[in-house]
Amino acid sequence: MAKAKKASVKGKSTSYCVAEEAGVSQSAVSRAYKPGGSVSKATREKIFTAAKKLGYQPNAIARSLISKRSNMIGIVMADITNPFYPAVLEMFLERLQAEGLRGIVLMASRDQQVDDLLPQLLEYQIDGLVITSATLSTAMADRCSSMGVPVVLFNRSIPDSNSSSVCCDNQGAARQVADLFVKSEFTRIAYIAGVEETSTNREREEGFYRRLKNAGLSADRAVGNYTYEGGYQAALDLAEKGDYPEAIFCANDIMAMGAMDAIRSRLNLTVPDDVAIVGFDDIENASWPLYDLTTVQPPVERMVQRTVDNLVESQGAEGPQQVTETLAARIVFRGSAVAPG
Amino acid sequence: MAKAKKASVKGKSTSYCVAEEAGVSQSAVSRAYKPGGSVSKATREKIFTAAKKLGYQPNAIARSLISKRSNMIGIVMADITNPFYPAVLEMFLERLQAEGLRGIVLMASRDQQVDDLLPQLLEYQIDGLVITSATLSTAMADRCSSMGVPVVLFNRSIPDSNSSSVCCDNQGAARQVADLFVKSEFTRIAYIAGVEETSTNREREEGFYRRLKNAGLSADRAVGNYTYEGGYQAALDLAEKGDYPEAIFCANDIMAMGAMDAIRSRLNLTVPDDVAIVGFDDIENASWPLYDLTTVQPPVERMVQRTVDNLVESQGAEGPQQVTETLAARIVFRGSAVAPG
DNA sequence: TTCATTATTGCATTCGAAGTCATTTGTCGT
DNA sequence: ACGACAAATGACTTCGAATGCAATAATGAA
Repeated sequence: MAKAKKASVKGKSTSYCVAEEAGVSQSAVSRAYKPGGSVSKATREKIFTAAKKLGYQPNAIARSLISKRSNMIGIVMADITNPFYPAVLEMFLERLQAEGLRGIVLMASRDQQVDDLLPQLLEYQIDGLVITSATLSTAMADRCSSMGVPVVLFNRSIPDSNSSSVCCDNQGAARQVADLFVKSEFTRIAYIAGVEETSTNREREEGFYRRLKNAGLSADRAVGNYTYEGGYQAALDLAEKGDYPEAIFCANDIMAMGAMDAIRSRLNLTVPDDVAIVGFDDIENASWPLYDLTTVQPPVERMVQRTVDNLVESQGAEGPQQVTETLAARIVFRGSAVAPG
Repeated sequence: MAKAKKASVKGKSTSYCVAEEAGVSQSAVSRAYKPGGSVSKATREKIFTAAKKLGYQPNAIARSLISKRSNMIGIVMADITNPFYPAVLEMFLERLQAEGLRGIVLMASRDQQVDDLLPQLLEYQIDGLVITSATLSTAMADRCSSMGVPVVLFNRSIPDSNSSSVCCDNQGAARQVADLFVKSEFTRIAYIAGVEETSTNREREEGFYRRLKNAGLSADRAVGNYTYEGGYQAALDLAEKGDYPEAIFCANDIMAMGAMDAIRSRLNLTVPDDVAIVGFDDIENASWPLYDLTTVQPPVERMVQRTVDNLVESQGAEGPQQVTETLAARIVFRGSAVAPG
């Protein structure tokens, strides 16, 4: 029985169609598309001509089934209101492109959702998983690991979890900010915290306070939950505790902007003369002239690169490659807090 | 020969493994997972128990191959620097979730890239394609159409292209803005344009100028290319043409913010008293107190809904369902331009 | 020219789930 | 208790590309 059929009305032609058109076997077509496949130059030419004529597209689904590699990487995102994350997502998709991988994105609003929705991603036999701005239950991490799906946490770390992680050195960066304040001889200092349970906030807070304490200083504190409104309100809250701080470290840029707006328009103080402000993330609008925000710049490009590298390396490997990488961040000096000396 | 194997080391168990464990056939397992499948309650129970024990996950890749529906929708995005688009992306992913579909996202920086990268998406047998903030060559649109992949353009339209589109009524909205300026009895009016070749800019510009012309007015013009810096510079450029405008309509919010910052900090004018400003998109930070931007709010939620609906409806259908939907937008009044009367 | 290599090629099988079809089991009515 | 009919089940084939293996053609060495 002839297996080959003419191109159907739907226009979806298969490798068999192409094989028939080119007068070769289906195997030849398959090999023609495989780099370094064993085909003569002449047949490869014939095949590509036939393929173009029929508008043939290899079927990635069929290929994935037999080769057991889907070339798809799952990306879990949340908190899209912080422009930092869309920017990160863009970089991920670009890097994945470059590696010949496709990104299949999952947005989760609540952490619980991640666990609920992840199975849907796993059904698609993804070759790896990146988790950003969200957490993964240990149970789920184990499940991924047992399915042979490597997981990399981006910018957060979960001790003992079955996953690698790539972070920026939150503690170190926060220490640099503390140093800056100390050297500037500020004594009334405050911290505006992000969402309290997140590892990023804990690390930034800890690094900051520790270094201040070493210098014999303490700091006021308000919580802004990583949102603009939160930062705005936190800046106002700080006013109720007596003399206003001379310097504020905000756990991210959005809150810093909220705080700055509140300080200028509601408290009628100036930045940086009355209050110095430092943020974290170096998002796009941190450089807008009205904000001109001095902030911590995580090495996002490299973090993304390392994350993708890690996933790619884990592909062939058998055992899980649990690695935690921490990359240094640096302060970008702009107008909202000036370098001392 | 026994086809079933014990769960492999990799932990990936198949429907055969489950079948063996439950003492039924593979067909039964498949049916157990299909809503309304013909299985008795008892066997379904047995199967699910076995499945849980083995950690079985149906393989979506295999299912897609035989059923010819991948349940994946391609989403092409660009211009992620405008926060409008991440917000749109999030909504899309959520709506698709709700329909049991997965989104596979492609970021393109240049328009050309879309044509280059799209074949990679098509290999994955996507069931549909959404194009946002980017354009698709007619050739590519035809190719999708011939492969039976429905395409919906989100917030842009390409006449004669083989695709549906869902837009907001850019012209109508621009007319409303013109009306607002006319009723406010402004006479010195300006328009800050986005990227000139985009359909959004053309429509907004045309609607705005037409209505002004009807009222016997004209308007100054500068180009901001849809960026903050562009808007900032454009606002300064307008100062060189004589008396500064009393009212400016910016083709998007980011430019409006740039313009506002330039007007306040460089030209020392006030908003809205010296200059009224209206933007377009109603992005998150438009409502930040310092901007408090009066702007056009497109019905994004409904646009996304209609786009997804369109794709879903096109699934079963044979012929292409070319539809162009235009949804009305409304002005959100805030402080940067007040309602007349 | 002849045999040993190496480069091409095709056949047949495989991946994992879904669906067709035929068979078996179960339920009722009489 | 028997036939009629519906529900439940399993054997087998299918989707489209990849690949091991065997067969063949091309090349080179002697």
